[in-house]
Amino acid sequence: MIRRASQLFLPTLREAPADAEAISHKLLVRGAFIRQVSAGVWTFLPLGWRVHEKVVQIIREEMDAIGAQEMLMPVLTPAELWRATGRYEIPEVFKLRDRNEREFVLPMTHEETITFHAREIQSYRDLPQMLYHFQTKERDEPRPRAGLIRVREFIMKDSYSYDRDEEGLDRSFQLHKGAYDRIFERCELEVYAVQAESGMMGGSASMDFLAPGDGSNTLVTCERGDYAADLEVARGIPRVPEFPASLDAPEEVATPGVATIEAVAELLDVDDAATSKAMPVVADGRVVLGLVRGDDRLDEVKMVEALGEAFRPATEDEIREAFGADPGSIGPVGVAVEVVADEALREGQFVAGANKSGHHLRGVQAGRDFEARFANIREVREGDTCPNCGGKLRLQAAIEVGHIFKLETRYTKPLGATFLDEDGKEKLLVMGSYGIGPARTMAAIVEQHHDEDGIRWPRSVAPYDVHLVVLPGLEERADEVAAKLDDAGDAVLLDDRDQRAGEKFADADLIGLPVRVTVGKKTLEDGAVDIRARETGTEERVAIEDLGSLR
RNA sequence: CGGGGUGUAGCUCAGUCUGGUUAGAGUGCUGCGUUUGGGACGCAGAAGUCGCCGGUUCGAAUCCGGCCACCCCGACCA
Repeated sequence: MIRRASQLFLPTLREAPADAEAISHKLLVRGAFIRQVSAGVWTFLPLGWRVHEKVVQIIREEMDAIGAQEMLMPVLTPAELWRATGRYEIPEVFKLRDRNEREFVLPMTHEETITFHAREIQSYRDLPQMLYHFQTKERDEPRPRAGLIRVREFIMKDSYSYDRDEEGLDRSFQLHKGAYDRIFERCELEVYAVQAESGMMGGSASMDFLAPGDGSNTLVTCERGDYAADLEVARGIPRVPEFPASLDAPEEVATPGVATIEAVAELLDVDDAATSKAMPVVADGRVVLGLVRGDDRLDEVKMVEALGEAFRPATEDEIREAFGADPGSIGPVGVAVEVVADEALREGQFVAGANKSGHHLRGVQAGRDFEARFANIREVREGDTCPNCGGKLRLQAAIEVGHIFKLETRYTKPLGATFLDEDGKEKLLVMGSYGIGPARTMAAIVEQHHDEDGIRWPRSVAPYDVHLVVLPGLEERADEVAAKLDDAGDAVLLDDRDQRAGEKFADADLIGLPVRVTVGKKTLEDGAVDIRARETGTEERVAIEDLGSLR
């Protein structure tokens, strides 16, 4: 196909909008791929929609390849389905009423609706089933940001599997994992599949697909490539502290006015990694002491996991009541509250608060001086060592481009989706759900494929194959070149606008098609064109008569 | 929801503190001419309810009050 730029709605911008921060946000807006309508609500302009649909088609092909069936479910959803699964109360759910006050949901995923249909599955003979659709999702996001990375409305490919049992679910899960790997590979996106939190989806296990880039997740990877995890569940091995000489029993030392770890470590002349930090919290009305090493931070997500429930920091009054001391002087020794200690504190003797204002204890040892439940509650830090190989761990921002869940019977139970198994017994369908965001994928690709001049689209998702730049007076030769490329099957963007060469080249760099062909006055002399690769900037001269597909 | 910031031409911004001709610049846009392989130049021109509502004042983009929108940080979250 041949598309003339002079007839396209292609309002490229010389400058990025003032409020853009992320690179993908700036370049996609400048290149006329997208425009913002409202906070977190975006229009795909013609060029951007072509990219989106390229990504969609790749996803579609890989989903079909694992035997999934495409369908389409509505956005408007009766609230009763969401009430049944208990998700109606989630604050991020968009809710509305019709003229008769009937309640509806604009869903963020379609578990309820698909399971409504799955009730038509009657027999084990009809299993397994894998169904998917591409549909608009709504999310009352508290803080949209960064262009396409965090939005309130977006199109998602979500698929759902139903199996007889755990084994079948595992098979469906692995099929999706494989399909996702192939999808991101075809998009030339560097992605790490990591174990993740299931959040509001529920279920037993989930895997996140994180693409390094300006996103809201933090990816932890080992320099040797054998470990990758989301920061919220990552395990790292902290450095070994320099312990002072061991003591037979804790020894109280006066630390007047000293409340921070740095100050304690300096006053007592010990490694801050040989101290402990007490983080008193209140969960379900009771005080619990979270204990991490002095140089570590308490990871709130892991703490919730360890406690099995949400918590909040204790107030100063609650601290004084439970520990009988000021917040800067509390510790695990001789207290009545439950102590949840980080694994890093299992071995060795540490400095801890004495539960006596202005005093600390040296030589405090877990098991001997206090009892604690050990858990992984520290936040992984840059420079920790890898739990697999001892290599250095690295932290980087990443975009979550896909997330797959083993939901088990989380939705089939409340919605009563059952089947009759071979043994004649009625059983609950075992379910999985698998999401991927084409727009986020698109943004992540830009994060990973760009330079100072603009985007460098991978061939697989580029909106057109060839950017054909025509310089004045060469219109007919350009038409000839375009026709030739079109015959060879390439999609051609023909820049026939009445602009200067410099502007056309700058726009070509910004828009970022993989190949640029220039028809200029030199062509009149030798009948050849310049072919330039966007990725490498290398240029070669090829006679028009020798031109074939440049894909 | 808490903290901070910004709303003036399509875009990027000055002007607001210290109220006072007809509200400005760059870029973009229109026309004419010269140019034409990396965002050219000249001339002429179009374009703004100064976010909205109210108040103070002889007079408000500017001061006061309220509201709205957008951005950033945090909380939350995929």
